[in-house]
Amino acid sequence: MEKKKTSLKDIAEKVGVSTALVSYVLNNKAEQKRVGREMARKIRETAEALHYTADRVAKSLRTRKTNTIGLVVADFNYQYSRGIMKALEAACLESNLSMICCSSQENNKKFAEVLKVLIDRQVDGLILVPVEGCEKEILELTKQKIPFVLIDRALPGLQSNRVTANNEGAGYGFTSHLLYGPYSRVGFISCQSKLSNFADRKKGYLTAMKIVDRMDPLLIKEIPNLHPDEEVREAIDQLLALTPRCDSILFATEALAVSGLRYINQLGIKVPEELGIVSFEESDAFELFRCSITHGRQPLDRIGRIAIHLLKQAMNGARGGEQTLVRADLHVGESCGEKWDLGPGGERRWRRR
Amino acid sequence: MEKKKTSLKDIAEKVGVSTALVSYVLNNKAEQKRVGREMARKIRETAEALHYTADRVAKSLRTRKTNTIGLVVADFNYQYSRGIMKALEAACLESNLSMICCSSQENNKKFAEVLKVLIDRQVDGLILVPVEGCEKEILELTKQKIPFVLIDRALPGLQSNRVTANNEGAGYGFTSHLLYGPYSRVGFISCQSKLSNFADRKKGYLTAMKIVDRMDPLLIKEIPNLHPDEEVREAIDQLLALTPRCDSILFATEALAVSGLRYINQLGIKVPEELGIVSFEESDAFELFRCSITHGRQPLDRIGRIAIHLLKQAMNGARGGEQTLVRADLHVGESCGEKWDLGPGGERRWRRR
DNA sequence: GTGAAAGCGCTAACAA
DNA sequence: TTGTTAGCGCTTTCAC
Repeated sequence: MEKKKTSLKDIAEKVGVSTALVSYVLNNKAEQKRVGREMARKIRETAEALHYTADRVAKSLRTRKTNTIGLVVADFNYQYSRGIMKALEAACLESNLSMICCSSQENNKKFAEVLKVLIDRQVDGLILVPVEGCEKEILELTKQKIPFVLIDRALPGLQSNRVTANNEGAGYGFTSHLLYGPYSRVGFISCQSKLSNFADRKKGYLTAMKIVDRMDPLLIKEIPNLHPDEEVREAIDQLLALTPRCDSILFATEALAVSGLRYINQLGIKVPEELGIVSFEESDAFELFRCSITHGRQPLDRIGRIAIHLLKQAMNGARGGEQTLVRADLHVGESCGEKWDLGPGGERRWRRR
Repeated sequence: MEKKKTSLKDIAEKVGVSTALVSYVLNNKAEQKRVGREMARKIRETAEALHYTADRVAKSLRTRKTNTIGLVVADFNYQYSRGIMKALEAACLESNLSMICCSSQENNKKFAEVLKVLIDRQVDGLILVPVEGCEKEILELTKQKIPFVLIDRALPGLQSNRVTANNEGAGYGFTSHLLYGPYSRVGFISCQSKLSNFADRKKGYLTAMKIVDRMDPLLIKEIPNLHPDEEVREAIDQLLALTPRCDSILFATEALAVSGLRYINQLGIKVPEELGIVSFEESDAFELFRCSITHGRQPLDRIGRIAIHLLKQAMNGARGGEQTLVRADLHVGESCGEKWDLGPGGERRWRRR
């Protein structure tokens, strides 16, 4: 790094022109500025010969753009986070952006803290997985006109660019999957949260249960926090003690499902015979359970691409407020007895065991 | 962002002093530069009132430091990656550094590509999980005097700052764990790789097997690539077909273990009764297997702190070449029959089932 | 104790 | 077509 990097000036001197000309040529504005072809060639050659690479810092100072975006995920351990990071990494590379990744640990203090760091770093824009109680910070972003896109979750009553899954539809579909199978008392384990994804998943569940007239408030367990081994155990104990007994469980998220399955493993309950299981989100762990777990999957690559697209628009001054829904699909495992998929139109397609 | 950020100059004008003075005060060089106490107070107050925050880009241009480091992990999906990211995130926050995270997908082309991007971004230093065949890139870093620290793996014959686990010792310990249990034909499934971690784990395994005179080359399976569902299946088939049959398997890494366990699940083989299992590295999945899997764990927080420490030293011009070994501990599950731990001195401490 | 001024490397408005 | 030049916001040397 100490190699006395060649600068525009070095090239300019060597070729015997001004730095301006060099800048034009090297930024592909040669034609626009109508630089002579021969001149341009010479400049490019010299730049090459001197191993010139632009100083991005100087460029940033001048242009007031860093070509860097910030990403705040909830927790690096979520499958969602890793998938979206991979997708965004690729999308950024294409768009010549760099990405600084942070995690909020589902904590709004930490969220505010990393947001501050990112803004201090003068990122051009942000991609955020909001956490409970971060409305203030988000509003502040709007006020400061810092471009951002929310992913995975939305905040109730907040109009902004966002890309989320069709959680309500998926909640309906996943619940129905159980109801059309050999189950009727479907339990729902989720978190106490105002975040849209949880609320929407619950709505979908409720609709599905009401339609078949199976709705029972005792089947719904919303536990207080997000790292919840103990609470999940209690919830499961209670669900299994109901009369008639709860015969299947829909987990609202990966972390809950992993906790729950670990406990179900301990209890020695047979899945799918004694208890059907469906979970939102993915986890590596689902395939190593006694039987593979039926679960929802979001199209993370697609979400990443759309998020970057929206963010770039916003960074170019677009007004924003675009809400994109992507489809979360059911990935059918062996945890619900019968096997069938939801077709593209939502129709059910049975598969033999 | 368009709020016409206040600059040093604004403060200087308002207070009626030069920008130099303001810079001194706000960088806590007031005393060193012997700025009047009253003056300093006034400057600080004004800065506060005007909501001044330094323009890091301008600062970087001047100081030639970005306070940004680059991290290249092998794959965001590895437990190691997520843990180290979390650890490094915290360590960076403390040291007022930002981190740009990239993944190499275990591919040296991609590795070179992201490295180039990071250098182009003028990061002050790098933390790298090297991949097979990246020697050239690493040597280039040394030549260009770009500070870096290798983690997790080392390159054979390359002297550089690094933080790795005591893989050889762990390989010996983990194998012994099986041998002191009810197993004697311990299979070893690893990758064909020159990276130090694989080589060292194998060395440890070999030593343990030789000591009890159980060494048999047929028990060693080194599969060609790193995303290996099929090859792992074949390896397991072959191990189980041996006479005498292989009675336990040591997986060299998480990804191999997950592949392997999925297959073992399909085969319906009983763990630990018919087959003992130990794996290096962690995975969420290990707890949802029929029985929890005994596995090695690296002290990721510690590795992160040490790596940042070494990197900062290097960024301050230290010569480098420091090699730190950290202990990987065995986390005992139920996949080897009896339960016992390795004590701090390496002695075995039995636990009752 | 304080300030003037020279850049860091680049871009872009303006001249020629 | 090409060149001149004025900064972007900050740090730091040197002078007072």
